[in-house]
Amino acid sequence: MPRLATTSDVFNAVAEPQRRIILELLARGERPVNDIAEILHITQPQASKHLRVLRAVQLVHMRVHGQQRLYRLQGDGLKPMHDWVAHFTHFWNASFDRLDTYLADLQTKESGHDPLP
Amino acid sequence: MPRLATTSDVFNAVAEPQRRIILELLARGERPVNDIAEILHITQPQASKHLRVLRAVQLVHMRVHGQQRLYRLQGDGLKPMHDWVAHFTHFWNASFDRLDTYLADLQTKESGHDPLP
DNA sequence: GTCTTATATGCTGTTATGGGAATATATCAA
DNA sequence: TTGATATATTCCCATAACAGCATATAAGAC
Repeated sequence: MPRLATTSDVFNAVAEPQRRIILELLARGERPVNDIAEILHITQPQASKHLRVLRAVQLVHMRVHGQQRLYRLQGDGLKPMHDWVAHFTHFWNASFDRLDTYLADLQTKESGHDPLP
Repeated sequence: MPRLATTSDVFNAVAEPQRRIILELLARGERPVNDIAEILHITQPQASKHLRVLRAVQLVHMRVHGQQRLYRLQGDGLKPMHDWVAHFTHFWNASFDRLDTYLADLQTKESGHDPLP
C-alpha cells in the first residue's frame, strides 16, 4: 500500500508545510492567488500548484472574480483529520479518564502485552 | 521549501495510511513487531521501518522484552497536530459562533476580499 | 558452541513530489 | 485588434519515499 496521492488524501495534502500555511491564511478570509504567493514568499506557479492540490481534496473553494481567482477555505474538509486525531486526545488529557494510564502501568508490570479484544 | 522528512515531521509521518493504522492498533495496547506485521498483513521489515519512522517523531515508544521489542503508543506526540486542526473546528461547528458565516456571506456579496488585519 | 526466533538494516527499482523556468490561457482595457 | 494583468499548465530535474528481498544483529534454547 503506497502513500496515497496528495490530491486524494487530506492527511497527505496537509503534510506539506506551505499548504498548511495557505490554509491558515485563508482561514482569515478569501484571497486571490497573487496575494497568497506574495504573503508566503513563493512564486505564483507554486501557489497555483498548491491550491490545485488543496482544491482536489476539497480544502479550499475557488470562485472567479474578473481576472482573479479567489480562494476560500473549506474548513470542513479537515473534519476527517480532526476526528481521527480526536481518538487519541485522552492520551495526553489526563482528566479524561485514568483507564489508559492504568492499563499502561499494568502492562509494564506484567512485562507482557494484551490480546486483541 | 521541500516537504519535511517523514522522520522529522508528525504531519508527514502520519500521512502514510499504514502508520495511522499502526497508531490505532497501538492505542489498544503495547505490541511486539511481529504482531503488528501480522495484523496489518505487511511484512516484518515493513513494520519495522514504519515503526522506526514513528519512533523518530516520538509517536511510539519501544522497550526491550527478551527477543521482542514492544511498541507502545506515545499519544501526546499527536498533540501538535490536534492543536493545529483545532484552529479550524469552528468552520464546521456552527454552534461555535456565527462570525465566519457572516464574513463569508459578506465577502460573496461584495465580490471582494478583505485585507490582512 | 549451534540453531532458532525476533527484529533491524541495507540495497535496488519505481514512483510521486516539489521547485524552477517557460509558456499557455483567460480576462480586462484601450 | 493589441497589450497588460492574473492565473494555470507543462516540462525537466533532484530528491525522498515506499515496496521487495536479502542479510545482519540480537537473544534465547539446546
